[in-house]
Amino acid sequence: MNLKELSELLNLSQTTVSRALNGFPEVSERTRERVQKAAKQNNYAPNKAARGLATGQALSIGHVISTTNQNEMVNPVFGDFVAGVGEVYSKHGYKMLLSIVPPGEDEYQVYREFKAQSTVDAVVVQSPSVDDGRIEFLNKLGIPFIVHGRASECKVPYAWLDVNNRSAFVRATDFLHDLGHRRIALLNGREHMDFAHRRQQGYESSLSSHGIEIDPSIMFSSDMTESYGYQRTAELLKSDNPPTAILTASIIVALGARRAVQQAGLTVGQDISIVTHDDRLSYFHNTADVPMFTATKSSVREAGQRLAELLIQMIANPNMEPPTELLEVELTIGNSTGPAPTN
Amino acid sequence: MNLKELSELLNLSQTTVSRALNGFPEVSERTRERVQKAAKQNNYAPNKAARGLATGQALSIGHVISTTNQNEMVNPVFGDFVAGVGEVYSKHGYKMLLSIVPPGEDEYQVYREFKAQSTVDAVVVQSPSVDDGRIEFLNKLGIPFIVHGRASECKVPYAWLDVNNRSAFVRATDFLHDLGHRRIALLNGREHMDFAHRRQQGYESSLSSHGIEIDPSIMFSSDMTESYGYQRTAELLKSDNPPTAILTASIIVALGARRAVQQAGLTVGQDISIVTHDDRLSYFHNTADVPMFTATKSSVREAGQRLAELLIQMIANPNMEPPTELLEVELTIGNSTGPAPTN
DNA sequence: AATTTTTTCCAAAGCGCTTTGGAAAACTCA
DNA sequence: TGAGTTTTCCAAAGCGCTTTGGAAAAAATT
Repeated sequence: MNLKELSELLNLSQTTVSRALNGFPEVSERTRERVQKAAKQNNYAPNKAARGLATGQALSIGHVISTTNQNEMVNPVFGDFVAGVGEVYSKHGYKMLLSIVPPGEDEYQVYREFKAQSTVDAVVVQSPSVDDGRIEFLNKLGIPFIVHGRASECKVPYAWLDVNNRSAFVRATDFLHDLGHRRIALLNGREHMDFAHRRQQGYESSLSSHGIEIDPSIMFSSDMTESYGYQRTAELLKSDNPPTAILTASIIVALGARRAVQQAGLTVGQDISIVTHDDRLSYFHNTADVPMFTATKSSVREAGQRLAELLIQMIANPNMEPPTELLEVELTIGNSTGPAPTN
Repeated sequence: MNLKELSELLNLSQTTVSRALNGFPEVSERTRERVQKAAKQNNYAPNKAARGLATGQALSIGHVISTTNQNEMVNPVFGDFVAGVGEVYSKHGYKMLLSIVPPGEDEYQVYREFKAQSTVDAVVVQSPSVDDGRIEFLNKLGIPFIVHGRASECKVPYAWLDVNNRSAFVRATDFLHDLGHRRIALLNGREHMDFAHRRQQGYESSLSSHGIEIDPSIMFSSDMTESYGYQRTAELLKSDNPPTAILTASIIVALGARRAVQQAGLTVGQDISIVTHDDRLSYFHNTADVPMFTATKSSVREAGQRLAELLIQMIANPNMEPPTELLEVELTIGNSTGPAPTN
């Protein structure tokens, strides 16, 4: 069923039917209702390509995922983020267009194609690095975009939505300090990732403000896998001057850390305290009566929802200032922390 | 830059340029090269909507994700699966169109819209349940599709790619039996999920073949979260007749189980053995020299790649028989299993 | 050189929609 | 009642591409 057929069926012109469906005021309420009813009955919906061609809008938003620059790894946060974003897209009639960049191929080429083919109306930039080149590139290319996170070294204005990673890790470190911990290890994400950079700043800033010297030998950065958490923690525990507390960048890393602690015959929350950042992944509710981990919490799914709303506003209103939004975390106390052991 | 402009620039007709780019034989090699070069230089690529309108192809494949029927949870496997699928799509010029169904809305309506708007050329069905209604629905609707997994109760032919979950769990259970375990608990996925159903069959079939009675009180099914693994295991260990081995449906559940075991002061691989299924998620390499878990392994990413290839064949060849493919797992021995304790 | 065959190219139609510029019909109001 | 206003509707152009049917140019054959 296409417009022509539907309009013939209704004995109306295509124009009138189109206007009726798109909510134009020049059509009487009676006709509109008649049209809408017929459309529903016949399962009519405008052909996406034709509509896109006519309006110049793609009604799609692009997400480009490259795994080449992170050891082929898919960010475990990805699923929940996408779920949040996608819900909002649906409500506004947008489709999400996911492009996976095969290993060895060029992410920028995907954007160029997006532009040339006008496949998308806008783009979401995920996992920005400290000096992410995509921001400048997309600005030049002229595709509207919003960044999930920020790029510290980028000085031009751009739209972003981020968690306050710095303050989160200041608070987490302060909290451990208040419990008497003086030697606190950091298991961070990869160092060129902007979020990791900011978390490290927060960690260092807290330590400094308490007059504790920063010790690079207990600070690590890597892809956030379970085995990373396990191995670094195991090494730390065997070292001459082991930490009494560990700060990890994700629940998955924290699990690895916990495994190492338990394997060493120690108890998490007594011998060793762990604080982690928690993205509230849906398959990982850290929300028992007393949660497993003390954590800086921030729902990546809700972040996705909010980010999508901002982006859709930007599309509707191309001349607006690039919106920015900083989300604060909750620091919630769980079973993984306790006073520093006295010995 | 559009076709018209490019053809004027080259002093050729639009037809010739289009044919040159699309590899038709009626154009001389010299002209073709000239055209291709100019296209590259001017960053020309055919407008997706226009091309789609003219050819009737969307060059997109739809993935519909509904979280309503699984407690708002995003399958942790999702990211890696999508990465595998997406790589192959890219190589063939297809885009992946992701539609998240907001809670409370109807998944089927999304498919109807896909059809009416012809937004996609085909669809991937994920996480099928035992009696999944989508198969019949899509058949009637007339959208080509392939299922990741199977629906046991569905008798009509349809395209699918699945892991041999039954044999995987037969082998895992046999293996534990060989080690002397006679009381083996099962922490399965949600029971109406087809993969869980088949795994249970495998588990039961192995037990029966060894003359062991099936005990529903040590068989569980639920969303595969860490806390599920933890809680059930903790309960089991406290029970009158605790198992000596546990079979879990995912690494995440296995981690929860391990946590409970360790918390009870027991040792995994000695007091309690754990075998898990392992989807080889990228943030969870269970691949140390001796892996953390004994596991039935099967890369969900590779499954995605293969599935995408099958689907693209189906699109190119609409009258082919629905392809089906069954992948076998590897059973790899890790640190989490050992002989049943004798007492 | 004249004819046929092959190669190379093009004009124009059509995909299904939105939207412009107007016309017809229905209402006002003096 | 007739001029002006508003409401309701339509014909046709255009979005950028592919593709059909056919013509011109070049090459091969008689």
